[in-house]
Amino acid sequence: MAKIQTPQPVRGTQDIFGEEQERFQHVVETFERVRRLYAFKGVEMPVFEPTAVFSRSLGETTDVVSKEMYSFEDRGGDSLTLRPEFTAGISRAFLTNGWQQHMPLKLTAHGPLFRYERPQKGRYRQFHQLDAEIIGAGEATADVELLCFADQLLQELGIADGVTLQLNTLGDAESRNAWRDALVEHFQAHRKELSEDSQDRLERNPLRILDSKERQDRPIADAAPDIDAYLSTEAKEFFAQVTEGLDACGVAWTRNSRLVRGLDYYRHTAFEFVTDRLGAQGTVLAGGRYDGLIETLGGPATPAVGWAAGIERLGMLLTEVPEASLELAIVPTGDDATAKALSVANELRKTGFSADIFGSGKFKKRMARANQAGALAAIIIGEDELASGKLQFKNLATGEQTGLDVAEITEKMWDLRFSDDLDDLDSDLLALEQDVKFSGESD
RNA sequence: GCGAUCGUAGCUCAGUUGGUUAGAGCGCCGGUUUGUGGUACCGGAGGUCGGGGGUUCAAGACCCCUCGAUCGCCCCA
Repeated sequence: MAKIQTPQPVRGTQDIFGEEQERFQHVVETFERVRRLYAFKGVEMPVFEPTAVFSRSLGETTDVVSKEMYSFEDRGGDSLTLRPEFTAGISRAFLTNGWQQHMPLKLTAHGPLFRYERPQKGRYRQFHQLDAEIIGAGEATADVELLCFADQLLQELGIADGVTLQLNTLGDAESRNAWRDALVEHFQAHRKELSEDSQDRLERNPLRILDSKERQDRPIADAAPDIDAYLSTEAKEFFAQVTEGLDACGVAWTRNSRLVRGLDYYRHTAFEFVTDRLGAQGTVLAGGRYDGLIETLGGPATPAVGWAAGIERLGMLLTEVPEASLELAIVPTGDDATAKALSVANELRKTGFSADIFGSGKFKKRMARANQAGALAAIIIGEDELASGKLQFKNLATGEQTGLDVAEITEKMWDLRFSDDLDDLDSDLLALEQDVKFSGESD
């Protein structure tokens, strides 16, 4: 029989396993914990939507829509698209489910997104994002709350160092249009000096010339007018409220007047948390206000703000990855003991302890693996233990070993776990004391 | 979509100007040690050299195509 060629994974997809998966999981779990602190509700969304959901809201001419979407016709002849982002789908859900009644609605989502792009470090065709949105809140406090959430998330992930929040305003629709006209005029005057890419951008998305990396574009982009001169008093006031709010909450930010957003629906606040540790994919979390979007989907004028963050990118930045922990390693030897191991494991698991059975390889190997799994203790079961009913319970940290029955083991494990928690509490207290001392000194 | 670099064992890599049977370390399995984590020593399994075509007496090395990875551009989280 001819050997069958194993199918290869699709380009730009990942099989996330081992430490990578721990990183991924830790990012998601931290996000889930922090979003509850900010009273955001979770939402599960479909992975595909009618193509119009994205083409309408992102803008037909954007690269995402014109060349990066996974669109296909289903068997009923409808054009569907694997979601390239969360915001448009959430906005659609907001309208089709009548979620207006819950406004202002604070939502989070996370999961896979799809874009047909050239894969690179931190860039995949199926990638994963965290997403947070506030729909139906036109006040600057919503922007501030969202940014505090983002800031705290990065803090708790331990990656806030080396990440800076860059902030800009695109003004309201009027301001933005006036600024845009001024920019077009400016760039038109220097058209010949611009790079080929930027001449093209001048037609499609003139704002994008501002953050061009092309060296020859820089002088022209740097000399371009800032939005500030074109801001209406309302827009100016709005931005001031955002920055004041951030200062009041102790969120560090820097103004980047060249920061623009790629998608058409953004208004007012635009922001990016940027690191220099990921090469060309330095943006780790980004978003802004999109007051115009819901209307483009046929809904009533509804203000909204949101952000998204790449889970893979956040995962790559983690310096401390929590280890997978196992509490009990059950090491049987002999057929009877192997059969017994399952029921012992079950009993312990039902009491709430994590347990795994190390039943293959020679005995020494089993112990080594139990140790490698990071188990707190090993339970050794052999002929003698089956006869006496007293299992060998070995504390893998101290090496001490005693014969105990299952009830005694659970008791012992509660103690072990409790003393672990106490240690954690101790170090927390210690850190707290130091904080207090420091703030005392600085006064 | 464009440019550049790279694909050799599960992983990280070596392999001279083309020349017999393609190597190392780590990992895996076994032994020294019939039931105790480490170390050391010994042994073993594992590769159609990403795939296809070509040049040559001879290709892992050279040429072409293709697939994939990486780094930029573009775009974007």
